[in-house]
Amino acid sequence: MISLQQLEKEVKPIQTYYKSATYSKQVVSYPERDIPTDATFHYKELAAKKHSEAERRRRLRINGQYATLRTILPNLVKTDKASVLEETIKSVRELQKTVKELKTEGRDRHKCEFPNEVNELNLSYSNGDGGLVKATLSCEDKPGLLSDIGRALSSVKATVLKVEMATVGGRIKCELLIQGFKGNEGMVILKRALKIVIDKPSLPGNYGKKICFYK
Amino acid sequence: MISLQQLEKEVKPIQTYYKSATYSKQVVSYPERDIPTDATFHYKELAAKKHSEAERRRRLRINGQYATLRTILPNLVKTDKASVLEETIKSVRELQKTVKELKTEGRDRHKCEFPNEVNELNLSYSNGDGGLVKATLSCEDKPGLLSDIGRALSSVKATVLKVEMATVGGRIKCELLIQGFKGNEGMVILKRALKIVIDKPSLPGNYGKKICFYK
DNA sequence: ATGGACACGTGATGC
DNA sequence: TGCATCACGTGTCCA
Repeated sequence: MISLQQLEKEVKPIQTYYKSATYSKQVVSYPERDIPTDATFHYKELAAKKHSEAERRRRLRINGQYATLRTILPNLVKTDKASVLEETIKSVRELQKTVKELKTEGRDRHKCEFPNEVNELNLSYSNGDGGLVKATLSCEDKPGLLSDIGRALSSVKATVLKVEMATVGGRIKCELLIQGFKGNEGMVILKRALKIVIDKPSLPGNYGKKICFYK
Repeated sequence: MISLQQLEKEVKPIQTYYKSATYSKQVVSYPERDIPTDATFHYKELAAKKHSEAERRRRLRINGQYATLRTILPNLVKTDKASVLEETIKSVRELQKTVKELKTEGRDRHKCEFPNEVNELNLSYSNGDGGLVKATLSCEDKPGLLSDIGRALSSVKATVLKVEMATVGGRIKCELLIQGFKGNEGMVILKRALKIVIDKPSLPGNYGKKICFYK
């Protein structure tokens, strides 16, 4: 195989041709991709053509990726290359954040599902409207617990929107979404009542022991 | 305002200068961005410089975004432009899929947390090893339910690994992860025992009614 | 007419 | 050496 450099030396006199403005203009504007058959053909031109075509393939590949990105990106208004990249970056960051949140939310929920080892009682406003209150409590599972909680709630004329409960190892965790308080004094009364409920010792030979599923 | 075309005609003799290889080389390698003050200055060169600098800013913007992508993409081995785009596409698709899965999973979990309106009892092998069995049941909440379930479990010498419970509107949903069966006959016995438990009518003036939180 | 966006060919660099 | 990638300036089209 003969090298391009050697060939270049042999055809050096012709260099003036392909360095001329005419040739350059021709190649730059509308490159002839067919192999020329006349006497002006030489191997350096072939190398340049190979080079430009390789570059063209590279551009094609990259532009293909841009096209792909344009299809998979939602909310893409400007299809500009820079805009595509910008929107891509925004999307990736947003998605990463969302995934992180959803995963930790799942983990938190999972964590939240297990009762605390020590008795726990928390009341907090869930959000502003309607006086919604979220109550979270952990205590030993024992007979009459649910009815005691129910009585505590009705003592403040509260309505329960949602209840979630989990029992593990003889202990219980309960989340209540409550509404209908008459002012803040209701919360105080409810808190005292619930506190008594969860701290009330279970009877000897207690029910809680009996329903402990774990050996 | 004088047009660039007109200016070009006036300074045509100088075209040979900025089209020369020397100038071209100089500009390509280390372009002088300061406005030249000598006699070689002319407006077409200014226009070309403006154009090239605008193009340079565009490249800079795009390359900056590539750099950003390189920083936020995990598992990026080749920092190649095409590779960056490829990895980006893969990441976006993967993240979108993950988000979708996590959201539907959350929805499914949420659905699963609410007790069924009709009594329900399902036993299924959770996975192959250790004879793990998942039991799902929905029934009316009533006094002694948990202890009844506990007794049913101990009757087949089963150990509970995990319990999840939800109570809504006086009904209860319970998921048990159980192990320790002696063969399949244990499952049959357990299923019968649980069936009796969940179908057992609550006593008159029942406990279940009392603990119904909803008005 | 002016700036933005794009494709192109080319020289340079690294493996 | 050849091959791939990159930055650059330029010509061209469009709003």
